[in-house]
Amino acid sequence: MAEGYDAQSVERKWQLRWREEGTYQVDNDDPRPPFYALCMYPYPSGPAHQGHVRTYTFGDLIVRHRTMAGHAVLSPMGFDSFGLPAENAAIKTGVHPRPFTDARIAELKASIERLGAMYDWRREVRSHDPEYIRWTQWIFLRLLEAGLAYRRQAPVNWCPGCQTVLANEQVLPDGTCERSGDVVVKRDLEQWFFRITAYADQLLDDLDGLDWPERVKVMQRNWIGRSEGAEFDLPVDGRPDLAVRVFTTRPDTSFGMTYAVLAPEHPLVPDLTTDEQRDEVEAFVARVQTETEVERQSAEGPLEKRGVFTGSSVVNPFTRKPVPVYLADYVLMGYGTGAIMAVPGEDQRDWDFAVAYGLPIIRTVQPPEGWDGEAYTGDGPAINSEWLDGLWKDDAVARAVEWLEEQGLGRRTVNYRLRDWLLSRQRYWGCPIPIVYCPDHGAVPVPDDDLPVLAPDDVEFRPTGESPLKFHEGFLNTTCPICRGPATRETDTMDTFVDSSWYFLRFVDADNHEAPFDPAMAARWLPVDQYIGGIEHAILHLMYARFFTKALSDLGIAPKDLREPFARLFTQGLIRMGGTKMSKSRGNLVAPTRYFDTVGADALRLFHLFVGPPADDFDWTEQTDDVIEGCGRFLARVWRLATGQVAAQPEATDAGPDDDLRRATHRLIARVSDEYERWSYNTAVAACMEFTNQLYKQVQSGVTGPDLDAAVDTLLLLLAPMVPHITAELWERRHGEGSHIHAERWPVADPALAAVQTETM
RNA sequence: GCCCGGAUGGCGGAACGGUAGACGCGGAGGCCUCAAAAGCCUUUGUCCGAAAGGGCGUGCGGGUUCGAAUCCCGCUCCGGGCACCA
Repeated sequence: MAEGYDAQSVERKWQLRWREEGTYQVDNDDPRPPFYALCMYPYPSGPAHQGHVRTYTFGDLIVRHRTMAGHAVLSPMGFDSFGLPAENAAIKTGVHPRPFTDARIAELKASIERLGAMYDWRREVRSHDPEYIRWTQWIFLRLLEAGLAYRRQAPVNWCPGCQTVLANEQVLPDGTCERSGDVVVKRDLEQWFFRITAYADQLLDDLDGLDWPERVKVMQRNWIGRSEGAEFDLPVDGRPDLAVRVFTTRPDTSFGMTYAVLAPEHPLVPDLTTDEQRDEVEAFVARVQTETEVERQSAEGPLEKRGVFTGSSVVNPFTRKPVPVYLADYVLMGYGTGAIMAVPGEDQRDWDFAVAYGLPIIRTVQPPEGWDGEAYTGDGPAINSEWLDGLWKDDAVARAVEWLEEQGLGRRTVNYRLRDWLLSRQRYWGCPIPIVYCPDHGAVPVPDDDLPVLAPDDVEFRPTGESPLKFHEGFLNTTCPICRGPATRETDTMDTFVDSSWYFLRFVDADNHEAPFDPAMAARWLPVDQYIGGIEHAILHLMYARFFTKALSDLGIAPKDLREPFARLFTQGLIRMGGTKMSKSRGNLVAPTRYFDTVGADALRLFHLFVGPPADDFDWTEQTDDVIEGCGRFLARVWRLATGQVAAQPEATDAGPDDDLRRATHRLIARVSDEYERWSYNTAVAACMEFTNQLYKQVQSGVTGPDLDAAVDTLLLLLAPMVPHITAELWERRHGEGSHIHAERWPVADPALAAVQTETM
């Protein structure tokens, strides 16, 4: 009786062998051309889920394929092991985040190994390792020295119930705290920032050179939000000492400014408020302050309630006429100058406000024939604008800016939506910010020799969620590095996005105790040739990592010419179930383990490759299990074919050398190789299935011999990166003990044989 | 509101201007078996037809082309991102 395909024993055997032999360990002095393949390192939340399986299947396929193509492939893995869930679990159960996290890591690692995904575990990085903390803090201090980290007052999300600050993602869409349900308010606290805005232009411009999905680039461009315009002063009527500076992208429409608006938080508000208006203004400002960010952003109430007149006027420098000054909640202090000139003729929001408050509307751009709308934002000749009349938009903008500069009133400026990165978190389970506060010397950096600053383990987690570091006397009290006098430590920790902004650099030199990494090693491996991860990181993680790479390059820590971390990015689609994203928090996970235990890891991998285009979302339905079983059936067919268990039909006659078979084999090589390059894995699988069906027919009709053997071997080679265990076992059975399919070279198609024969009609 | 995607059999999806529906799932029939499972084979867009064969078909309406799922214009619906950014 011939031996059937036993996925469990085959997979166990090869996983053990690969680990023992260190098959996918790669040294930094490997002579082969380097290739850096990287999957976004995961937050350890327990055993792998289908999203992990999908990512690591793609990643492992790349690693094995590039290795067969002759590259030294750097394939590291680590864990983004700081973060809230571990701390919330600690508050709930009393288990310290460290053992909790270490246990989750062990579970995740075990299931990654059962998938057969190969990594050089010697390079493993964990965010919460003291050595990694040390270098994260070291980098923070270098950024601080360079002026790229700084401290200032900033409004933060404050939960009155928990008496603590919340991260944005802890605030629910309705503006309440995810834990206590209290309404979150804004509070000003001293916070640490990274000056990412210093790189706004580079972050925008360098997107052009990246081989990234266009939609990710678009999201980043929108997030940076560069807009060109002008800033100029509006002198306050009757107050020669005061002026309001405004930003506009449409200086060409300035003759149509019929009022001005300030953000309620604008510092000039008290100066501009007249006594008659003071009560009304103060009531308005107080109300806006108590509003949550969400309420303010989503306010849809009548405009009459969203603004207030200050009593003052400013002079429109273009017309030299005074216009009234209002406050409105929709003008934001954080963008531009916190004050705008209002031009209702060419801005719909200004139009609505003008109508609500009975303010005049003057068109300064001629709308097209038959225009029956309100504000007209399109192009056209300027009107009612004295010396701008007749000029179209671009010329009018240029002329208006020129005039402002000639008159010394203003200048051309560029504004960004991008804000500096607030990195302070009032949390325990994160990388401590290495700063000491001295009564005499202020905020003093912890000296490099004293790094890492580690949070103590003997802390008490409070049900409120307040950071236990604030109450740990041993941690809190220290001495000033400058005067040796008594001082207190910074108790805030860093946003976990700081950890993930440089881990890909640590991987190249993870054992370095003298520096975060050797720039020469970074120069050898980086940029990452293929980065793989979820679309949910399209903005923040990828933007922050790009910023860190540029900053570290400028500081000489990373190679000078390393301006981008990830040359090529692939973002996979998400897995939906019942219409929503499959996730732990939604409780609709389908655990991979049950497939490992039945059809095997190879069949599950094949399913994820076959189900559809890798970039597309897919729905996990009742039909999915059948498809996965179908993938297992295909592998069993391959097994029978490659072990000689397919029988010739009784009436078949033995055939000689087969030219058609050789041609089909080379066409398959050409097709599958191309599909690997194009990430068209679903059709690559289909091609292999089709070929297998053909070979069955050949064998059943009596074909044997070297052409058939070559065809089967080729099929195994092409399948090897997708289904590594079964192909390794079959290869060894066909070629003898000690032969390794994953050490074989990727087959190359003979163009003469692969060419499709065509007839001219 | 603005900016991206997408829409093809019962289902997931193929087809980078040239035979629409590869491959798989599901369905139907057959072989093997005492029987079942597994496996193997055939078949499966839709309508008319016993068959041969023919008509119709890629969200809707136009257009370009010898030829359009594919390119262009105008819609509809679905998904995603950004949303008072001056």
